[in-house]
Amino acid sequence: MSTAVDDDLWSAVGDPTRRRMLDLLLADGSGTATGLSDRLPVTRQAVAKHLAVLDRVGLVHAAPVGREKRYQVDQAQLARAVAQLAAVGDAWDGRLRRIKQIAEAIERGRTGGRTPPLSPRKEGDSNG
Amino acid sequence: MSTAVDDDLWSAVGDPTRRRMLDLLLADGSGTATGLSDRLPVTRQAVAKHLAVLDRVGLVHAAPVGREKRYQVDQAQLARAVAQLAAVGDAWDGRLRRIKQIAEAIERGRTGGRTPPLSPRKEGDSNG
DNA sequence: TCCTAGTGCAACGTTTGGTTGCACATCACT
DNA sequence: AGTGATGTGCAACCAAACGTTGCACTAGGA
Repeated sequence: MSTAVDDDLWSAVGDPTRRRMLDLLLADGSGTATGLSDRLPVTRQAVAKHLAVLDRVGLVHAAPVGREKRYQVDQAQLARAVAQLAAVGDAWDGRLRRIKQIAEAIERGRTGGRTPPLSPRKEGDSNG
Repeated sequence: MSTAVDDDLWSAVGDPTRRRMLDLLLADGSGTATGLSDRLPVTRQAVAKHLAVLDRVGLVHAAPVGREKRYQVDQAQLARAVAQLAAVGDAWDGRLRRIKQIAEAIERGRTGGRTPPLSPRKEGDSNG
């Protein structure tokens, strides 16, 4: 279910500084290493390294403008990353719901003394 | 919008090995460092360190059973982590949609030659 | 008691996020 | 053109994190 590319996207997005950078780039449309470092608690070099990481996984791409190097978010790749986040979140959410349902069923069975209604399951999950 | 606790949860969940561990713990209900390392491509010590990290941020909690130390997922905290993932994903998704809408509006304005309908914006986002 | 299975701690190496320092390129101004 | 300010790039260095190996300790079973 998880590929190496997914892990690359995750680790790229897992760093808080890089998430802030993506936020800033999305808000402003584009930005440079120096411009971003102005609004981040790290130096320009750190930002440049993060931009290199983001560029390597395709989340941003650079365009030289005069002496500047303007970076811009790659919408398609970021959408892919968002899909990964949603996929993992949904998977865990489904597991948690199943656990909760089972716990509630046991609780009902203990207090009510009758057969726990485990039938209304809409999660098509065959466990792991 | 992002707190230090959020960053802790993110970095805990950002590691691919820890994500696999959470998957396994959710699937099996509980597990030990040795048992998990059997199904992971890392040594028991690495798993133990990861379990310590997850324990520190409250995503799992341990219970000594005989000579074993069984770990179990903390549902509430994992739900919180899932909420964080969903929040970031939603935020980015919203930004991407707005960008797409603007691009489409410009495209319509160029080809159709009439006023681009930018009014139906339901994203209450004031930029920044 | 002795052996096995599970855990914990310590040392070590590698990668990563961050810093400082310096050199190079480009724009603006006189 | 010359000069200074602004923006980048590269290299060295430091600290934390992920992973490994090795050894010591503890609890269950023969």
